[in-house]
Amino acid sequence: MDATDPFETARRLLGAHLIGRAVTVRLTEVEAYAGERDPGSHAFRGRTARNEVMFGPAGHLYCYFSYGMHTCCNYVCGPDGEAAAVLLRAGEVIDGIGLARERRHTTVDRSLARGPACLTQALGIELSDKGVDLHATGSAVRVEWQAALPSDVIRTGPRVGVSGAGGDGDTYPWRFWVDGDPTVSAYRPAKPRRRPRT
DNA sequence: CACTGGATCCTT
DNA sequence: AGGATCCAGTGA
Repeated sequence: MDATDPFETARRLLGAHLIGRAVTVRLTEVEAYAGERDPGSHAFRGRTARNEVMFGPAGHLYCYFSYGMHTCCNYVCGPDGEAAAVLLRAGEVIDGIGLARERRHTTVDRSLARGPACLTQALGIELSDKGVDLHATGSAVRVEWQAALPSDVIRTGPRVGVSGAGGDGDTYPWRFWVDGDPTVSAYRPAKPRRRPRT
């Protein structure tokens, strides 16, 4: 499909299948990142070695390492040359659940892929998977589109953990999730950069 | 080169 | 509320 617009792509990714290393999830929560004009995006300050994949063609995987221990991943959107992407935040494990439990060291099934770093770990995705083509048959990580979800089951809200440059917090409703789904991650407000003086 | 902060998660 | 823990961006 045409993955030019990160917002439309985010909606289409809900319900789609993300296939990792012997584990598959049905995506239930994502966030859109608009690229160089978006203060919350890794591409806000332009092209670098790390975010180069975001500037490439749509349908590739952008992953990054965070907080010393976590890897998260994104679906890169187009057009080629623009750094839009969709952060894959949560999903329901629909295949390989035993392996997912081992990787996550938990038996709470709703939490196996609840949160972007958990999702990545459950699927066995590594930082070195950055750049793989998510629609090529031989790739270690793939996306299979499903029927678009009706708009009335898609809810939107502010993004998690993103502190916008224009002030305190991110006010754009660029987070999308499946209404009522137990695998959607808990909302946490962005941490302020500096401790606010009370 | 050194310094700093992060699209998080888990435990207290 | 805080700690784990390392990569990448920034500035000298």
